[in-house]
Amino acid sequence: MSSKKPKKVNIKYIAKIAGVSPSTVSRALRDDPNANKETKKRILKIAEELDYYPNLLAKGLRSKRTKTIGVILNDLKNPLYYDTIKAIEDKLNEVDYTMILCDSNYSQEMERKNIITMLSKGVDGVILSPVNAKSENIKIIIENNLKAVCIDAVPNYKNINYVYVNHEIASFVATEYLIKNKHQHILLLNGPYQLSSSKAFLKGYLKALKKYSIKPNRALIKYIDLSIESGCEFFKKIYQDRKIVGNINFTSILCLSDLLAIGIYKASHELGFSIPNNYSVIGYDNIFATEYLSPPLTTVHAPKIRVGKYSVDILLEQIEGKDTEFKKIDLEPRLVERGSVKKIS
Amino acid sequence: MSSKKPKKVNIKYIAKIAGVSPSTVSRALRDDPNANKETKKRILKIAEELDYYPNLLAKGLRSKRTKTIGVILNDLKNPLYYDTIKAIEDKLNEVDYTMILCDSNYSQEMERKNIITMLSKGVDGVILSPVNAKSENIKIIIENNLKAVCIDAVPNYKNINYVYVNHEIASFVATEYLIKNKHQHILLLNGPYQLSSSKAFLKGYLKALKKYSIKPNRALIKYIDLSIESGCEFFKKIYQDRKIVGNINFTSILCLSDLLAIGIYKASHELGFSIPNNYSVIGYDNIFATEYLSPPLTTVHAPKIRVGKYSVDILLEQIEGKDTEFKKIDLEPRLVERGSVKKIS
DNA sequence: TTGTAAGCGTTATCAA
DNA sequence: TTGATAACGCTTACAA
Repeated sequence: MSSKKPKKVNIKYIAKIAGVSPSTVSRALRDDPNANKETKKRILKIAEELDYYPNLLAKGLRSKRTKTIGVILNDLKNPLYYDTIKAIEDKLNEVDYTMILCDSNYSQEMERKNIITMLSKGVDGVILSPVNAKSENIKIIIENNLKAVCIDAVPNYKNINYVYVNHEIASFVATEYLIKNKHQHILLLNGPYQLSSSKAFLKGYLKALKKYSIKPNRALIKYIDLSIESGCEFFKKIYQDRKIVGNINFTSILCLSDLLAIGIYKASHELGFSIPNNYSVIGYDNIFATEYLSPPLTTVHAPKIRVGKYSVDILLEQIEGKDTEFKKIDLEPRLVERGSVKKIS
Repeated sequence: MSSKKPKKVNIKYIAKIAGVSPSTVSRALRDDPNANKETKKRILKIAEELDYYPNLLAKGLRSKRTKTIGVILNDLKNPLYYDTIKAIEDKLNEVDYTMILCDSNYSQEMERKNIITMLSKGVDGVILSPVNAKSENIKIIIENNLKAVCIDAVPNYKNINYVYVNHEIASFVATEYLIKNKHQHILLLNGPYQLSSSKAFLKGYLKALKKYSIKPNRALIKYIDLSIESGCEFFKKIYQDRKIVGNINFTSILCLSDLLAIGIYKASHELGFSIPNNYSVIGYDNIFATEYLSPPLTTVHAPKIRVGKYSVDILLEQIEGKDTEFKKIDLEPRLVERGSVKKIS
């Protein structure tokens, strides 16, 4: 009876070649303690020779573990996430996990779809940058006992981990810095209104104004999309029509994202005004290349790499079942003084 | 006989509730033509109410299709890839595919591991930025009939698709531009020696020199790691010790990657020389933010978004079985004139 | 149009 | 220490 090589080498086939049962092969491959050392060695050698690789779908189906982590982001285009993604991938690599990467494009519906995909794919955990802190989608995660870490927002639910970079502190620090440089009228370029980050950012801004008894002005608080283009276009509009900001002579601009700050740089090139002489600009995130802009962008650094590392750490620990307590980590951003803010004398 | 809800809702359970067989449910869910419209509607409604989501592991195991694409890159840290990743993700989203993202860190061994993981996970196809065009790893892909598109290098195998941005043309165009601006001594900051891209890039550089009868000088051809730091450090060394470049008074620098170019910008800040007055710099890729540097970086634009789109298009077509012919796409980069190259008079 | 039953490649349980 | 067998949740002949 000849046993020809099947299209794909599997445990059954190895078993046949080795003259043992499939279970023995399975045990050998998994380095099960219930396995004779000699047979194990023999089987491993055969597997190697046959270029065997496991079918992880079958394995996952049976064992309920996939060694896969889902990463669901809001905006893959934002360089803010690059460092985090890289950090996640590096960590996962060390422990032989893989990453499924998704983008929700700030849409609740897509986020929902992405979460369900993760569930369907049987990932062991997810790292989620939620569209909204109150998102119903987070409930889906909790109800399905999916291990998860939220980044970028403090979720409105108790039973979930998060690693948060405190946006409120970020804008507070930035605003205070502007005030100390004698800026009284600060234009706040915030993200979209419904974004949790925007709310936190506004809070810190108002808090700082209050501390220094500066009356906030609604006309100076703007909500726009987070992109270079959006920042540039919006600023050009303001530049041309000061009514948009209630005819207030603001001297500085605080941006929720470095992308917006770069947008203002772009506008400055096109319109010919000077940063920081005409307008001081301060960003947030400290994304790639901001230090090489001219002038180098003063911004608030977000510890993006740590966000990725901690998230994976938390996830892995909980997957291993070592630690079931929910982790709430609050990371502090720090001001990076560079050249885009002018001291008013 | 009561039928209690299991931990996870599955087809069997829905079948029980609906009073039909599992196969009927399966057909309904898959929108199989062999399914009564009424029952289908009923089943869909029940599935919805029960918050059913499919087990994609089981589905994939059985049907040999996972609606998953693997993306294996060399260097997740390089911003070059993010436009491509975003484009891939967007396209995949449209057709309900998911992406597994891996980083090989320029290591053949990790690349091999990543490819085998993809095989194990049963992905329907991969997009690979190979460590090396001759990589044995590509053979693994071919032997296993894994549908694949190489990006970033023309693989040394016939039976594989690729979408290539022609690095040779890129460096040729850039070098020619420098020459036309009267630069005779051009320092080439290439990537690591074993990298296919480096080889192609060198070729174009030499070709352009030849065309204008400029004798190439080995001392002006350098191989270094692709990062801002590496570019900066290396240039600082040269600056301090001109012997490294054979004491040649080069006037311009051509970089395989914008990262290296930014490294030189960094060095210029630290050492206090001027771009382009002391040295002209030209990069490659046209990555994020290069246009906002000061001076704006003259570079060669790589159509990164198209790389992603085309790759997915090819993969999907071949997965659907519509087109089995191997696609070899050669994309032309184009020069983007900005401010980092000076015309020598 | 529907149901029965086998099977995808693993692992887990139990008995030998 | 090993093997037989069932099961994970789904799809797919085939039969009804």
